[in-house]
Amino acid sequence: MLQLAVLRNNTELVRERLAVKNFAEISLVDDIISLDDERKKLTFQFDETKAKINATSKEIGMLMGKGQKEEAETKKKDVENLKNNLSPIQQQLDSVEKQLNDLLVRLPNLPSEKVPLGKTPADNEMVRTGGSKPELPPQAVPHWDLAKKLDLIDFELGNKITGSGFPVYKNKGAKLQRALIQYFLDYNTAAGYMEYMPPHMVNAASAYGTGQLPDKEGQMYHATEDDFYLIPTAEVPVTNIYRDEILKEADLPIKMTAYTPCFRREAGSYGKDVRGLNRLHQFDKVEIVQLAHPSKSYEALEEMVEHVEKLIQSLGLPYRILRLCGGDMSFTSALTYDFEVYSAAQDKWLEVSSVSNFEAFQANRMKIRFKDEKGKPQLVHSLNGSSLALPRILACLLENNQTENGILLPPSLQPYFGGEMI
RNA sequence: GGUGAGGUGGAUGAGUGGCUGAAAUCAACGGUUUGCUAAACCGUCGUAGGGCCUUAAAGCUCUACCGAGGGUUCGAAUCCCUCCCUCACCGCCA
Repeated sequence: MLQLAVLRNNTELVRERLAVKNFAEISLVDDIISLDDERKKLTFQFDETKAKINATSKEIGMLMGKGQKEEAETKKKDVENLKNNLSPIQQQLDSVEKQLNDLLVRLPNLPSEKVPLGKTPADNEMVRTGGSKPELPPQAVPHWDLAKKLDLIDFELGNKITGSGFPVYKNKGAKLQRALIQYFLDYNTAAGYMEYMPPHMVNAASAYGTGQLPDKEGQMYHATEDDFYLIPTAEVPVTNIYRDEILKEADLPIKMTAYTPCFRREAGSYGKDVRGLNRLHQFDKVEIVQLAHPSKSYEALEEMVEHVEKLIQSLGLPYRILRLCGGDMSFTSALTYDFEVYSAAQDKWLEVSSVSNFEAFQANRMKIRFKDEKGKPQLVHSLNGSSLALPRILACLLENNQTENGILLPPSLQPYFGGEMI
């Protein structure tokens, strides 16, 4: 959530930046500011009245102590009157604060200066590409055929047990998943990320903190009996580790990594895009999260991009890095880089990582702060990225490395998998 | 799931109606001193939102917050209700 102070002090800038995100309700900014004016006015009235009540109550106490009962009774009348004045103010104040908050959570994060203009994925900016597309043998097939042929994944079995989008990995397919997770985690921890195994369900406060709530309930599975949400990404539980904490400046940056399954309802997806591993309701992902000093968060973002890039390179996959345009960014992000790998048999680019700086947007919701050199609490910046999401990596590994004798794994993975070929 | 005991500032922990936004100890931070990464002493030490003042910072002042939300009362950390959580024992169980 954006900070009120930012809205008030840089109103024009906020409007201009929201336009870059193609945000339709820019008039909300003015509504919010006038509600905040209202809030200040009512707060003043409330505090003044309450101060009088408090002072008078204290006098009553002293009068009672001295046995001056009648004077105390008079004062009680005074308090009663003041309280009658107070209650409408309080009601208005509560109502204004609620309205203010309801509007404030509807404003998306401001895109950074670097965000390209645009509305659709076609407007994303290509940052760079790497690797080279493989020469596939003539009989090459897409990963869903390979998975079947090599008995690695059973999609139909997942349908039976749960439903579509819940594949069953088996045999060497299951082992490869485990190898990838292990490899990714080792790679991340070697770069200073502390490993966590967080809960796979979160409460509403956590989902709110990272921006999944309100308004995006429908994208998460919800265990209604206990009001828990299945996590759509490890970002949610991991970033919330530091919710409501005040850190020391020297503690920054905090770097965390976690493997979790991710659960996404993804209503409205269909057709070829959801074939095989392209889009699932449950998938595995290793995430990296950083809490950074505001002045260093863009350095951290670049560092994370490089980190992920090297990981993809180590898998030998052709990739490209995109800087998302205003219209394609998430609600909470200030700057996002998407990583796509080339799926040779499908002749398609598949998103495997999204690395974002949220600046203070999430931290403001979660109240993650640090004390600066003056001892004043300040919001941290939060960042995260996939390092990496498994299914599409797996799809590319299978498709791009298929040979007549099976799948030749990249050398980086061989020790984790315990073999060269599948 | 049952029964019982609890939830107070970074930690421990006192506080059962006004003198408590909160003792004390520890930790942390700043400093003094002792010829050394120890000890002693002094000081600082919750968060948020208003108002005054200021270019700003600082300062002064008010309000709210003692798990969350309601209630009783002139006055609530303290009494009552609901919920959440923790601990102990029992039950169930990988």
